[in-house]
Formats: sequence, C-alpha cells, structure tokens
Amino acid sequence: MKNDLSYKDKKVITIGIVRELTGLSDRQIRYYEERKLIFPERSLGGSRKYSFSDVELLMEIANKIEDGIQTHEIRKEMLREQKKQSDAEVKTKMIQGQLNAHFGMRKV
Amino acid sequence: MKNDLSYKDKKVITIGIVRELTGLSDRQIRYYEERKLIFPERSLGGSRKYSFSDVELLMEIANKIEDGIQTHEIRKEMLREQKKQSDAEVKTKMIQGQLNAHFGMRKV
DNA sequence: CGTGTAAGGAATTCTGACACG
DNA sequence: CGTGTAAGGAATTCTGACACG
Repeated sequence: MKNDLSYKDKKVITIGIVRELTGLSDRQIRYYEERKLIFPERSLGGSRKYSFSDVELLMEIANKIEDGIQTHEIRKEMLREQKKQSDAEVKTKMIQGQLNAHFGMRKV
Repeated sequence: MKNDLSYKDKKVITIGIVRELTGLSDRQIRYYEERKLIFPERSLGGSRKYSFSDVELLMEIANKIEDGIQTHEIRKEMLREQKKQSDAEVKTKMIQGQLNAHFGMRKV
C-alpha cells in the first residue's frame, strides 16, 4: 500500500528549471520557502532541488497570492489540509485494527 | 489516445542530478550523447536537460557497456526497437483505416 | 508584505584536447 | 573504444541586505 515516491515526488529539478516551468522569479520561489510553504531538498553543493509536485504547489501558491491571500493564511490552510489527511489515516488504521481484532490476522 | 508527455518524459533534470541518480560520470553521460544514444534538450544558457526516461535509458546503456557491447551496437539495437515500434503503429493505423472503410465513421 | 535588485562568492556546466590502451 | 583529467570560461545558484510601499 505504501507507494514508493514516484517521478512526481522526486526532488530533482533545480531552481532555474522551476522558474521556467512556473514563470515565477527565483526571489518568489525562495520567499515561499522562507515562509514555510515549500520544502526543497539540497544538493551537496547547496543548490535547491524541487519535485514536480513542488512545481504544482508553487503555481497554486502563486494563484492564491494573486487573489490577495497572505502567505501566513496559505500556510494555515495547508496545515489544515495536512491535519485532515493525517486524521483520515489514523481513522483508517483504527478501523483496520478493530477489524483485525474481530476477524483475526487474515488480510482484509 | 495521444498522452501528453507526463512527468516521466519532461526534460527537467540537469546533468549533476543525473550523475547522482545514475552513478555515471559526466564524461560518460556526455559521451553517450556524442554516440547518439541519448538526446537531452538544452536550457537557454546551454545546460543539458534530461528526463526520467533518459535516466533509465542511461542505466540500461551503462549495463550493456559493462557487458562489453559497443556503443555502435547499442545504437543499432535502439534503432531496431524504434523501427518495430513505428511499424506497429503503421499497422494499427492501417487496420483502423480498414475498419473505418467497412463500418463507417463510428468510433471503434 | 511581497518582490526587485546589485554584490560577491561558490558551485555547476560547457567545450575541446591530451592521455591511455 | 570508452573514460579520466586539467584548463579556461560562461552560466547558475546562494546568501544577506537595501529599497519600496
């Protein structure tokens, strides 16, 4: 069930390419990182590396900012999303556990 | 039916990352290009850009070279592959055309 | 608050060539 | 043939700061 992160989530794109792909400036891209909206990895030399998912997220962020939403708000939205996700996973596991308790170790 | 090239085929990876991903040296990667086994795109500044498909192909090439196959041979193999592909497509289209001739413009 | 910019330095990439074998 | 390497230059990226508003 655990899908090994595929192409979409691999951090392999340098900031110059992200600039081309999104149309954003480096300044903007780095600023959104400073505001904790995006989390690139780093190469040994210190260059930022992004995934395709990051690229898509950046475009969503840019849209929201154009709509006048502040980075602080966007961050709160994203945290709420993550909490929802996490809660859902917990719930899934609980149900899974109850099923196991009732029906034993069979795969459900 | 024509799938817009997805993440896997987008040329967005610089040679340094390809080096990390494949374990090959830049010299090797550039040499395989010189031998027409791989075809990166270029950024405006002239830097090479590869896709995930390219990365996989590079690893296949590296394996064959380890097995003692020469780049020239590998190239011929690849061309044969492509011809097969192309022939299959032509055949598909011919059959498609015959079906259309018999059954009219309905989508098959 | 979000973004542009000039500044200086460090890491990255490029090409053409020589070397070995 | 396939690959390593030193060479010199150009493009890329990084950080911290000042500016505007």
